[in-house]
Amino acid sequence: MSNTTEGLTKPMSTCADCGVRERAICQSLCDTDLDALNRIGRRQTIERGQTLQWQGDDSLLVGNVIDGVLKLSSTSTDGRDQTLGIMFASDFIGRPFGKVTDHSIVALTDAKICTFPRAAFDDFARDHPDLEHGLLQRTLTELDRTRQWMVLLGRKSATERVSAFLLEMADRLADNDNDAAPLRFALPFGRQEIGDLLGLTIETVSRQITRLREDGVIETPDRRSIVVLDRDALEACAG
Amino acid sequence: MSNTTEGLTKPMSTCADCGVRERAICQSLCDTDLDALNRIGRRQTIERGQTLQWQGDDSLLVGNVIDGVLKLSSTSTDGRDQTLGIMFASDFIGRPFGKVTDHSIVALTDAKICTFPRAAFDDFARDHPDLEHGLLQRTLTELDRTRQWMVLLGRKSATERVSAFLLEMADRLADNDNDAAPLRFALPFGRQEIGDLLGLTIETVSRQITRLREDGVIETPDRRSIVVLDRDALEACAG
DNA sequence: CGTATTTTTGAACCCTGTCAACTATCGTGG
DNA sequence: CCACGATAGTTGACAGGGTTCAAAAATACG
Repeated sequence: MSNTTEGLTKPMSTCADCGVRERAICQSLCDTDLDALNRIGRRQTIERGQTLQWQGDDSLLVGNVIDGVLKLSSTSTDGRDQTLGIMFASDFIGRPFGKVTDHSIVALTDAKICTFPRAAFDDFARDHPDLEHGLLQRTLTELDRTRQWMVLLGRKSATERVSAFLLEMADRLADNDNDAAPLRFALPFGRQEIGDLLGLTIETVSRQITRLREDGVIETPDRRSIVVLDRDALEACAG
Repeated sequence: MSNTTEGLTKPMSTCADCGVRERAICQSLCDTDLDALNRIGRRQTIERGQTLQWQGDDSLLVGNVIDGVLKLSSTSTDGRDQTLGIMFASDFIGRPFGKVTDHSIVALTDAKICTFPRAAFDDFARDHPDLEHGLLQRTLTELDRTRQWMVLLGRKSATERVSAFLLEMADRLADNDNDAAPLRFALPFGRQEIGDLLGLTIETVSRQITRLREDGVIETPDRRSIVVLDRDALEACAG
């Protein structure tokens, strides 16, 4: 169906044309419920580098990532930073059913998100078991992923961490229309951000990437691009 | 009410006398629903050291911890072990709504648990939104806790890790009937298990504990007991 | 009381962090 | 289009915290 109401711009975008309509938690809702949810939310764009939510702040917002990449991060009093997770399109962000969020949410790229006041969302979710079920599924998956990351942080060497990181990014970011072609992707991270993610310093990350390049495992066409030349070798490095 | 059917032992214990009845996810269920849930579950005891679920196995069981302490752990191919979480009485274990569990569940002490076949539990939960809500709350809390632990694994020194660990155990295990009295508790862990939890070797853990004792921050009456003499100092060490 | 297990202690080593300097890249304005 | 400064990334030297390997000490267990 083409959009016949073109020109009649509404204050809030409709869910119908939402890029993540079929993948975000909203997928479980019928049109009526979706409309009701839409009425308590709003779309917003945030710029790269902008902080959506500060660590320790009251949890006032939750929402869906429509486009772009965000990170969750925790900074200790002395300035050490640890990234806790990366959120992509269709992922759910924020802490429902809780007063505070003890991590920051920062945009790594320009991003589009669809946000809801937490209290209103909580109420809505309580009335819609299918939505809560979707949220539970997502939370369980995120917990699985986070636990996997703990193994990396607790037990892996710098080489293993960087290799595992590149492999995960290859899976999540590469547009592998062709299996035979070398994996190529643009990281939404600078070196420091990779370090924060892997629990390493920027220098160590840089050295590991240099070494992988010198060994012919990857290429780095520009600062943020990676081409995986030898996936097997990379997997071997990831342990 | 006293138990008037004493002697008529049923094959399955009732929920009425369950020690975690008010704290586990079952708390949201009315008597009728509780009875229905009870009918698909069973109580079992497991011995210290026993593995309830192996990493990579099909997720066939979920359940509540009634008594004792269990750990979730992940072992990489080369034998390195990382503990992913510690489960106490009233905690929920297992991976509902998913085919596999990619961590092991091991009893650190003799334990009592109340288990359900996963598929049957999943179905039951889908029909009981309040139960799913409780499960969601728990999962969100566990995710918060796990993310906090990531900071420890990614960014903290050995001293900070051991101190933070002892403080958390003090909060979870000490029977502090008296605020002024020094915190005292018995760890359900050996040194190796502490290492697996903190991403350190057994030797490093041992040295850190020795140092804390020499500095007069703690005492170690026996292998597994800890007395916190100077909580402020311990908090300072934890960063 | 002897053996197995756990914990502690010691010494050498090495990976990663730290500090510093250098290089490359990006963006801006002349 | 180039010059310039600002930002990001790389490289080198060095030190230190934690691991590794080895052995002794303490504790648990039969």
